[in-house]
Amino acid sequence: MGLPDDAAEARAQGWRTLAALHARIEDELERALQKRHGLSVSEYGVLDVLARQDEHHLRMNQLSNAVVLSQSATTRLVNRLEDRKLLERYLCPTDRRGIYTEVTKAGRDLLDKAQPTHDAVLTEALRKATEVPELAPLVDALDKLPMPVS
Amino acid sequence: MGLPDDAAEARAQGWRTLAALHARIEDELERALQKRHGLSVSEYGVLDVLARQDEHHLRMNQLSNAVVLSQSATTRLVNRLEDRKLLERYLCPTDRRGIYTEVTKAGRDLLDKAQPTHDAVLTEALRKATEVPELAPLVDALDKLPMPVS
DNA sequence: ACTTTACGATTGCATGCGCAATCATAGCGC
DNA sequence: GCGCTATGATTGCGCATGCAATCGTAAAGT
Repeated sequence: MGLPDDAAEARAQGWRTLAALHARIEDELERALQKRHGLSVSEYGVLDVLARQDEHHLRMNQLSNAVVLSQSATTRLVNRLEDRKLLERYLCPTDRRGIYTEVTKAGRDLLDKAQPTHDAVLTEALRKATEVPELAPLVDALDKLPMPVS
Repeated sequence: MGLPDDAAEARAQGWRTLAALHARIEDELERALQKRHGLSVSEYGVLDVLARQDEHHLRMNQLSNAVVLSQSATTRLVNRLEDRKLLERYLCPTDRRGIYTEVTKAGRDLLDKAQPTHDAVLTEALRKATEVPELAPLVDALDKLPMPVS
């Protein structure tokens, strides 16, 4: 029967597997999005998450939480996208500390073109992963994930 | 019944969930390892993968593949660890293009101290993740992963 | 043996990131 | 109304990363 160390080792092993899978797929997405649409994964993530909001806007804070980046990285990420006219900033009317970001028409158009690329690369990468025995269960779990609550 | 778009959207949703989970946990690991042992996640990964080899050494090439980093990043990562005397380089005797890396005693000792931290943080992070409904199945899948073939 | 090609690792360079400090606005206590 | 603290966002700075070019070694073709 397993000592606690065995359980820890099994978890660590699983984590290494997941981390490696994630890194490889993200690499592929990065290259494909960069090459075909001039977007990094982070930039795509911002446009995607903003477009999926009911109100189509988010505060910097919420945005950095959604893309899992630091506040400073988010500021600069938004700067780059704003410079490219893919999104716009505007002050929150009720709290002038807050700043909303919202995708522009151009941003929406670019996202619409990039989304098929993203999905195709992802689908293919996951399909390939399924062929590796120790990755298959992880990929299967992905498909069965429930939708987020909110 | 789902159009292809629905399937793609479901996959993308699952991927966002996985990517976010991965990013948050890696952040936690990074902070804990950095604070308590002066190691980044990448540095920990190198020591860990090297120590787990039967021969205790790996070529730069294999190493960059194992930690999923570019060759140049791996070179510099190994430089940093070598400067800190945590590992050593030596030429492959049969092919002088190849360079082996091997953990030193000091590297082994540091790894032994860092491993409990890594495992504890990981275990706690996964436990917390289990409490979030849409993450639970993913974490469950992790525990059930088969060991890698080699 | 000589050239050509391939492979493994390193270096120059530009860039995106996190941390800590800072600025601006809001809200609270008095 | 006036400080004091809290919150949201930005900026200065150092650093790790990827890409492309390069160097050194090996192997193959002739």
